[in-house]
Amino acid sequence: MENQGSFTFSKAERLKSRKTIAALFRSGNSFVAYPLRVVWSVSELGEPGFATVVISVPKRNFKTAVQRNRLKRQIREAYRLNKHLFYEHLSSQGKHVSMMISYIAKEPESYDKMLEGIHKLIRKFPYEELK
RNA sequence: GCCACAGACCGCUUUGUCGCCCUUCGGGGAGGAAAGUCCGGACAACACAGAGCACCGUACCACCUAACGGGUGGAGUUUCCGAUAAAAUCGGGAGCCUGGAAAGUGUCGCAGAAAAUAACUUCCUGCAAGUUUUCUUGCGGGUAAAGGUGAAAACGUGCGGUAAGAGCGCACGACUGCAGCAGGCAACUGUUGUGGUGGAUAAACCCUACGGGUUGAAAUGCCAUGUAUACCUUGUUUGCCUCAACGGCAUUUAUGCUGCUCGCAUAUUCCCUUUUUGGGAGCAAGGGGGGUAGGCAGCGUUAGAUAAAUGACAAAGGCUCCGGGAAACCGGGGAACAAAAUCCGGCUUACAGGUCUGUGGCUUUU
Repeated sequence: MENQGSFTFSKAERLKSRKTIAALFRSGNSFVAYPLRVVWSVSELGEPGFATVVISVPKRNFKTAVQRNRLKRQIREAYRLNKHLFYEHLSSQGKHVSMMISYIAKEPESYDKMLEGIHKLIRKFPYEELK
């Protein structure tokens, strides 16, 4: 976890546990930063000041795997290049966050819209609730 | 050079910035369909005396193949085109779930008398009555030649024959069962003899032949985590030290630790009846069910992930479309179908644009 300050996005920062994801759906907090929707909760297990993230695109709106893969990769790039702004807030609170980012638009949007969504996400995140 | 058809192949390239997965630290990293999951295998687990029934699948022949419902070639059949005035015939293209309707059962709309043991109108005829040569009516019989209906009407044409008719008989022809001969590995074709004339439908039931144990990577094995246990099975033995209890030692059985041996660990306890046998509770192990639910192998092979890597952004070049221009060129736009999840052989479906080969046609030049 020594490179988390830079623009990497390795396995350690991906949310992989089925159990945690199920718990997110059951009791997570959520808000919308169009075209994205975020479900999150505080995690006691992870390293403080960082986050584990899963990105999803619903099959209902995008039928082919090629479309979904491209959207997921664009969201991932936008998050990867801007997550250091997010981490600044998290380390000031000393918490670790599990988070799911879903793409809720019906049509594929441009990469600029995704960037906008990620910035909105980081701005709107309710950091005061971490306490 | 252009167009059409058939077959094979390719599936934009390079650079920069920031990143991802695997790695033996050298390096490697989506497709022709990776797709649909429709067939066939490899492989794995479980099951398995033999035979029959049921169920499912396949269905002209030969070859290829690990195998196939796949491929190649051939046979049969239907249909279209060309040659010809037409038929026969010949050549070419396309289609065919292509075993059996002569084992049996069922079904066949409308029309038609009747759709499978055919008689409505005709035609011929017997009897009776009326009437009177030959007609009419009624009750019977014969007749599939004619009419009309239909997708289909009980082999076709001609002659004989007859009361009228009929494969009833004969000639020629069509189809077909059986037998022989010739050609072919075979399906089958040709031909001779002999028997027959039977509607369609098997994508209705059915019959025949051949094949099939079930499941399918969410299989399966292992490690970790970890718990209240219904129910079932097996084991819970014997002796010594000691007054006794506690405790200890040996032995036996079950299970685990490495497949075996040794060794070690856990349970080898209590109550009732008592001559013995036995019964009950507890404990241990296994089965079973519930709970927990992360990883490794499977998945090595020039990708090997596991909420799932193989990318994002930008620039240039090539391709192509639109507009402008005599041209060089300038400006703007577009780039398909679609992404591994154990592997392999096929099939099917989707696909912008391009390359090559062959065949046919048109045109230009020499």
